Amino acid sequence: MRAEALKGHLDGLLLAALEDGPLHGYAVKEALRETTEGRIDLPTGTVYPALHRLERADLITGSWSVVGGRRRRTYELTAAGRTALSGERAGWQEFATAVTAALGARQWPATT
Amino acid sequence: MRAEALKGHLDGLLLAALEDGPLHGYAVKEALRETTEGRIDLPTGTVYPALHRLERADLITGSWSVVGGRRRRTYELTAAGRTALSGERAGWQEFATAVTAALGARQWPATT
DNA sequence: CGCTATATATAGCAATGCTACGTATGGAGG
DNA sequence: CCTCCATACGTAGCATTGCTATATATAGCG
Repeated sequence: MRAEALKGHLDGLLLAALEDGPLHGYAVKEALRETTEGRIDLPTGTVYPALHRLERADLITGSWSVVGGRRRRTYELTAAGRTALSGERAGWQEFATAVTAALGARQWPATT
Repeated sequence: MRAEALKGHLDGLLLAALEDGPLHGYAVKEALRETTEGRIDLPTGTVYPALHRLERADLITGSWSVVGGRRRRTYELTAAGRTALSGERAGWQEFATAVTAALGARQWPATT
């Protein structure tokens, strides 16, 4: 996967990962890797700053805890975060439609 | 359409626009606007530098002409450009599959 | 004669994700 | 015991990329 491809789409992915319940940063990274079958495997230097940005924007809220001797920051979506997620999804649909049309790639990838 | 969304996908779109035959820069911009029903309407400050970059990379070749008193630079795909286009398409499929899976947007946009 | 569409160009900017590094804990394997 | 790996978080600085703003020039319309 080309690195630059992700630009502008990361926030939506992170928000989506948190939709089904709170997760800490590392778990978000792992969740993303799993739901995409390894295709999106973000470096920690991408994930943590992005989560901080989302928290500053009040799209997620985080809280510290210690589990198994390791400290974690667990995040969950705010109301604004849910709204933003739905906007990101709509934006993605529109973007994907446009790019697909322009690329002339007439087949959508399998939904599996 | 969020501006940053396009990052990393522009080259493929430009190459695709040239697939069915040579076009000059302005025509590429117009073609893209039309095939995407106005969703992708690139500013000239995006199109021309991008075409220059593609030409420097030998993915397209350009030649000057004057039509109706206006000078044009008409571009066409090189063999390397066709290869690159097919790579861009494959990359897009993979990327789109991954993002769709991660976003949990289970519906693909209509192919219309 | 001014406005719009056509046609191209570039300098500088803003945003974004990545690279590379650093800190720390717990458990597995030698 | 000690090393290595996975877990868990963090930041500074960088590279890339497309956009904004601005500039030039011609043709045609009102």
